[in-house]
Amino acid sequence: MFTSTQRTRPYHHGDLPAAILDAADRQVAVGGMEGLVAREIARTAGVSPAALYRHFPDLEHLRAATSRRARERLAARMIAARDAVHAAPDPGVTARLRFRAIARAYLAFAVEEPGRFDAAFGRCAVKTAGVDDPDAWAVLGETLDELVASGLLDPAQRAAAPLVAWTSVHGLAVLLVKGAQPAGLTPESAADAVIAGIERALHLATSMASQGGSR
Amino acid sequence: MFTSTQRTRPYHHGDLPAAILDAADRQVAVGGMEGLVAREIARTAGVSPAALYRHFPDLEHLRAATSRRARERLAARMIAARDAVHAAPDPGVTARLRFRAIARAYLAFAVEEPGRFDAAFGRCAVKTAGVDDPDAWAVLGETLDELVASGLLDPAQRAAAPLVAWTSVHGLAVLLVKGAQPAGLTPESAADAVIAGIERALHLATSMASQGGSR
DNA sequence: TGTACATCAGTGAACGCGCGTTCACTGATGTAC
DNA sequence: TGTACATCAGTGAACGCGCGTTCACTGATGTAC
Repeated sequence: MFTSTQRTRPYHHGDLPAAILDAADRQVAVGGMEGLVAREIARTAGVSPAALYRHFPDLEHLRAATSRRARERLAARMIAARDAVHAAPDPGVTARLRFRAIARAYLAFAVEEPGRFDAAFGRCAVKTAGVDDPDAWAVLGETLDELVASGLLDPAQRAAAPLVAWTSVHGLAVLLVKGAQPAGLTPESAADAVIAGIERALHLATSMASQGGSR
Repeated sequence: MFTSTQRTRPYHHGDLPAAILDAADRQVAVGGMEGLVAREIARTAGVSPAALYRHFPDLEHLRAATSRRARERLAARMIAARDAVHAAPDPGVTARLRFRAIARAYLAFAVEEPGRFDAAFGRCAVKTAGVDDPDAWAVLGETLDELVASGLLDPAQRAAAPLVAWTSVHGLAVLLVKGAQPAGLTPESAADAVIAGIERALHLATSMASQGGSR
């Protein structure tokens, strides 16, 4: 199991910024971005409301930081799933299983943590400085590079591939979070259908198409 | 141009339910579901806040009705785009162009009316009675049926096809609304890439794959 | 080692605000006779 | 045709609430000498 960031310095009590972010993270986990409320964060962190303003200029910046943290959690989960796939003799098999693993991790995150999923992609009026670490988009890119390296993905398809893959998986995630998948399909079979569709869209070789359909 | 519903009775002034929904619709067009505020709707409709409660039990039901209206607008736009494609001699060509047309209409709606797009799919705590009319999902289904009838879509793919198509298009729509498409891609080229991907995912014949890429 | 002082994280009370909703009411409309 | 009455859409003022944010303050911490 991974946590999204490792702090090198010991957690010496009084690290209020971290406590605030933790409280905010737990809060969006329950109620999505909508459920992020300044006074309640202060309450959870055991601090007066005004203390927040010592570390964040306003709620909008705290929202942005919390959104990023949610995305980083998602990315960490994708990385963990990818790394749980052990290298097979055939690098193509490995690359393909890793691709499927990150797609399923993305969907699992959305379904199991709808509040954080909402926070990860919800509207933010403000941008955080710096970049996500880890970054889900980068994880996808690395996995696609592995597919190219193993010869399964045509380099000519590489440029559009992240778009094709991400839109499908994200679209399905949204559908599943709304609990609105079409009648007669389980989330698992929907995931199978969409992932198979992506592999066809990417022109991956079909020899393994029916393998690894279950988790 | 279509409007989502036709009222048979003359609009005799005092049809407040319709005026409320119109005001709500204009309000979400500006600020998304977040921007839907009871008192402002009353203001826009030229009525006291309490008057709303004569026609809707609470704001949540009004939200649900407004969400549905936004989805119906989307569906109407898809239908208009589909019907603007005139029948070609080859029914397969027609079906394919119509499929592309509804996909592009969906994306155009999201980009041009982000507020209504948000409202269409935003969280609602409550369900409206009855079904969308017109219904975007049904429009997609009809178009896929046309692809099957013309022989372009394998009937065996028909069951999973709406899921594959919708998830991709919706995912891209979300990405475009956030203004977050990957560097170096215009919305149009992103749409081309994703629609081409869907056609490959659906195993449509490739003879026309490079045709109709522009609007 | 001990004192004076600057720094600044956190307090607690209060602010003004706009919200959704309620309530007793008014006044127009339509129907019964 | 005219009057009495029921209905009910809409009024206007008020409610209690929780929100984000502010402000003068307190009190602990760390540094200079």
